[in-house]
Parts: sequence; C-alpha cells; structure tokens
Amino acid sequence: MLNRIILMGRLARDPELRHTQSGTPVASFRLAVDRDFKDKTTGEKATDWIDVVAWRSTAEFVSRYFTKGRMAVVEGRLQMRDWTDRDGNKRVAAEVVAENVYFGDSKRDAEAGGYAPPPYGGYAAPAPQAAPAAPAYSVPSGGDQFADLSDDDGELPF
Amino acid sequence: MLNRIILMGRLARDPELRHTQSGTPVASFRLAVDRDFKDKTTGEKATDWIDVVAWRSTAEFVSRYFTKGRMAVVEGRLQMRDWTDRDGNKRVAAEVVAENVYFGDSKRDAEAGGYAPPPYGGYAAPAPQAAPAAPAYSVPSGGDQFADLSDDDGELPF
Amino acid sequence: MLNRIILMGRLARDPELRHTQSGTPVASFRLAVDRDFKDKTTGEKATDWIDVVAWRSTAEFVSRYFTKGRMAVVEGRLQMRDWTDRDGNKRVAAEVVAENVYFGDSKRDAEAGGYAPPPYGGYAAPAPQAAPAAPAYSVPSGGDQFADLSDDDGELPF
Amino acid sequence: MLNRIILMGRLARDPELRHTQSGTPVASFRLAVDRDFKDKTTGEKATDWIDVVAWRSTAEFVSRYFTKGRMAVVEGRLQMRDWTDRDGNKRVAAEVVAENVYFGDSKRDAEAGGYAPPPYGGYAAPAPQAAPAAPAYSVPSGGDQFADLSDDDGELPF
DNA sequence: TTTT
DNA sequence: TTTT
Repeated sequence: MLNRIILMGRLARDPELRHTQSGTPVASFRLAVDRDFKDKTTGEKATDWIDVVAWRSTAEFVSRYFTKGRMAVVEGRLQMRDWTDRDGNKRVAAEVVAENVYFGDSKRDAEAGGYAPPPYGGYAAPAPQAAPAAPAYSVPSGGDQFADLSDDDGELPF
Repeated sequence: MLNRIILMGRLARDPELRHTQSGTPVASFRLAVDRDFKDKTTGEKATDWIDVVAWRSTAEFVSRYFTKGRMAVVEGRLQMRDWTDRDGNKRVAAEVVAENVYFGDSKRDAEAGGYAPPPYGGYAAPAPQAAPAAPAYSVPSGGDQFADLSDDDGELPF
Repeated sequence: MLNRIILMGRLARDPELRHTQSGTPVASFRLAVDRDFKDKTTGEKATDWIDVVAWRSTAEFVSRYFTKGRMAVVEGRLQMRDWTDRDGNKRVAAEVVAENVYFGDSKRDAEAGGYAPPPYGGYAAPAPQAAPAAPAYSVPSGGDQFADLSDDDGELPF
Repeated sequence: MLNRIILMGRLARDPELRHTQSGTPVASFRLAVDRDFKDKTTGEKATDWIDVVAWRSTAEFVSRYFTKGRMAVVEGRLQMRDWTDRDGNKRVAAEVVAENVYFGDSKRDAEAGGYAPPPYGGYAAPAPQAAPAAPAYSVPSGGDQFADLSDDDGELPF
C-alpha cells in the first residue's frame, strides 16, 4: 500500500554507518525537522526528531557526504520497528526508511577541513569520511539493532 | 520545514472522536499499512500500524464516514508526541496529523445498516454515526491525551 | 533531484497497452483528478486531466486490472515530453511516469462480466484483459509515440 | 481528490511577480529539475522544465528571496491550465500551484549585492527585491494570463 | 474525457 | 532556460 514520506531537516549528529553480518551497509541518523507553525502555547516552533535509516548505496552516500548540522531532503517510507527495552517491555519505534537523500543546503566553504561534496546526487569524489568514535545517537535498543542481521540468505528486513 | 506523508491503509478500529475543552473535534484512528514487499525472513508482507489524528472538520468527516476495515488515503505531517507512561518514563509516539483524508475503497452495498457515503470529499449527508462504546484503540498514554487541552486561548498544539 | 507526485483520479478511458520494438510493455492512460475546492467563478469543482505512462510490470498490471471509470492512486515523477505537432511545431506535454499504481476503489460486484481484481498490489489472477480495438485516447503526437523506441540497446528514455 | 507534488529544482530565471486586478500577488517561475538517472540514449541526465505559480504570501516570499539559479523545494498541486495560442488553438499547460516553497541551498556569501535570506520559512528581513525589467519567462499565452482576473468577488481560479 |  |  502507498506509504510515502518526504522530509527536510538537519542532522542531529553525524550519521552512523554499520554493516550487517554479510556486509550490507546501513546508515542511521536523526533529523531535526522544524514545524512551520508556532505552538500556540509556547509561541515557538516545535521540532520533530525523526529517525532515518538508509541501506546500501544510499547508506554509503549519506555517511560519506552528510555531517551533523547539514540540511537533508529525505524521501522514503514510514515504518514501525518493534524492539524490546532493557526492562523487557515490547516497544515500537517509528523510522523512515530512506530511498533517496538529497542535499538541502550548500557546502560551507569556510568549513574547517572541508571537502567538496559531489554535484547533486553524485558519488564521484572519494571524500574523506568522518569516523565517529562513538555511536552517532542512542538507538531505541540498548544494543546494536543490526548486529544480528544477515542479508545474504533472506534475513534482511528490507 | 517540509514534512509530508501520504499513506493508504485500513482502519484497525472505528475512529475515536473526542473534543478539547473548548469543543474542537479531534479524531484518532490507527491505520494498517501493508508493505508492498515481502519480508525476506518470513516470506510475508509485514504491516505497519500507524496512528493518525485529525482535527476540526477533518475529524468530523472521518468519524462520520469511516469505520473499521475501510481503506483510507491520508495526507498529512509526521509528528512526534511526547508522553509519560504509567511508570513515569518519558516516551515519544509517532503520529500522522492528517490534513486530508479520502476514501480508498468503495462503500459496501451489502453492508449491514449501511449508509451512502457522500461524494468524494463531501460532507453533506448527516449519516448516522457509529458510537463506539469503548476507546477505539489504546493510546500511548493511559489517560485521555486531549482531556487537558483547550484551544481557544492558545493551548492547542496545532 | 527530488520529483515526486501522488494523484488520485478516475481513468477517462481504458488504458492503452503498447510495446517498444524490443518488447517492453508501456501503458498509457488519462486520469480525471477533481480539485477539492470549488472554482470561485463557476461554483463547480474543476477537473485536471492528467496523462500517465507506466512501464514494464506496472504497465501490465494497469492494463490488466484497470478500466475506464476506476479510481486509481498513482505515485510517480512528473516529466515533460517534447513532441512535434502536425504543423511541425515543437510542443511539450506533461506526463506522470508511474512507479506504483494502486486501486482507489473496490471492484463493483454487479459489474457485467466482472472479474475479481487481485488483493492490493497483487498480480495473481490471470484476469481476462480488455482488448481495446482503437487507441485509448489521442496522444499529443499524431503518431505512435513509442513506435520508434527500442529498449534493449540503450534507446529507451526511462 | 489527492493531488500532491514535491519538486526540487533551480530557478531558470528570477520569479515574475504580478497582481490580479484586486491586488492579489501572483508569482511565476520555472524550475529546472534534473532527472536522477541518465538517459540511456544520450548518456546524460535530462532536465524537466516545470512551471510553478504561487499566490498571496507565498508569491511574495518567493519573489523576495529567490533568484535565478537558486535551488528551491516546492510543494503543491499539479494543475492543467487551458489557454489559447496566437493561432487560436486551444492548448493546455501543466503548472504546479505551490502551497509551500523552501530554500534548497544556502545563500552564497560572496554573492554580489548579496543579502541575508531569513531563517527557513522566515519573512523577517525586508530584503531588497530584484526588479526584473522584463517578463521573467515567456508564459504560454502571449498576453498576461492574470491581467483579467479579479479575486475579490469570486473570479479567482484558486 | 472520469465519477457520484 | 538552471546548476556543479
């Protein structure tokens, strides 16, 4: 059934790139999506923090060219992922599975250690990739949600 | 920032219609949205259960013409709503705020006690409204998430 | 660059199924998409007549299960196609290239010679396919816009 | 009926701002939307040139802050507008009626005569507005498509 | 040229 | 007719 979502927002942290057991790349990041209207109570524009996951070449593209604070345009599907918290309770997390990701702003020229992003949609430049020392953000589960996945024999959820 | 989602799915239960303190109609329902692809592990099409909330005339339209099992096309925004569970833990729930809702199937003629839905988008017929005896589905919070809202003096979140 | 369109509308005529020189299926149809608001001048809801083209399995699905009058939900891209009219003038036509098509209504049980469409998204039933004797609708060009295409050696536009 | 389109593209020229007889602002511009995939024949990425029209505050926002070459994200509806060419032939033009427009890139700091655009979605700065001496681009009709419109007594098409 |  |  039709399930299409398109978001613009800034990355809350650098994307986190992982791989399934069989080597499929998976990138996760959180977008800060400001609402266009002001909350009537607070008078401020609220922000929705929305988790995004990308697979394969999209995962590599995102982890290579997007960093914390950059504006992204994400097109994908909204999925609900079941997980179990540390107390053993069943929980569900909303997650956008990105099919396409685009730059929503321009590279900052003055950026320290900056590198040139490729043309829109391009993958050409083997740009130096930031290597986050720690997980990019807290995932719902305490552990690695992808650690037990393999994708070469039909176990990948996507 | 851009935040647009369009879903098709069937209502898991009849919509639940409530009102804020100042009388603004609010309808809540859950959509069962089947994925178009089969899960590689189970070989079955998974379903995402997605909560939707509608306000004002859209709330009235939905509660008047949609019932459990009907297919709906929903256009709106994805928002994350903070709430506190019974253990006092902060939680967040994903929710589509519907701006437009359309029929995604046709009225069943043989439907017991059936009534004619209006033409697409119409509101004309004062159709008999199903009165759910119990909450349409369990909301994240144990209580009524709208009970403490008023909307005439700037307290409505939308 | 991002280019996403989602439409609901009724087929103005049966879809027209053709094939490229190398056998790739192409289906064309026109959707009648009513505007949700009334024209301030006429007091009536205007209709936009929007051309849609689908390729490969989507083309086969559409030509097999959709007929004149049925409601469809179409997801795709908006493209502009250049063509030359009978006077030799360069023209451009807007066309939605459908990536996914869904039923937007239910099969009519009382339909003469009716057959059961498959479940949403399904392709199971080898339903009898209407064989339009004549072109389903006038294409912008006087001739067959697909007649000179081959797709097995890199000449297909999609 | 559902009719939603979201595009990213660069303005082919500065927007053209006009007003209806009763003073409603109308902005027109054309977007260059590159396709994400290469044409199999030419090996190049084709570009779709898509006309956009915006009304009221969106028209003012666009004409104030967008100029030729800037990347825009446009959300709206696809409409077909009837017009008559100089030979008296009935024609139809596709046009996106923008409901929301967002920046898709960042202001260039080194831009000659540059000014600071407002924060995303903002309208704060009374930025100097480029005054195009000539029509921004040729509209389908030879004349002014909005010249004969008034909007205060029900004659506006939107 | 669709439909209710 | 846009842009990198």
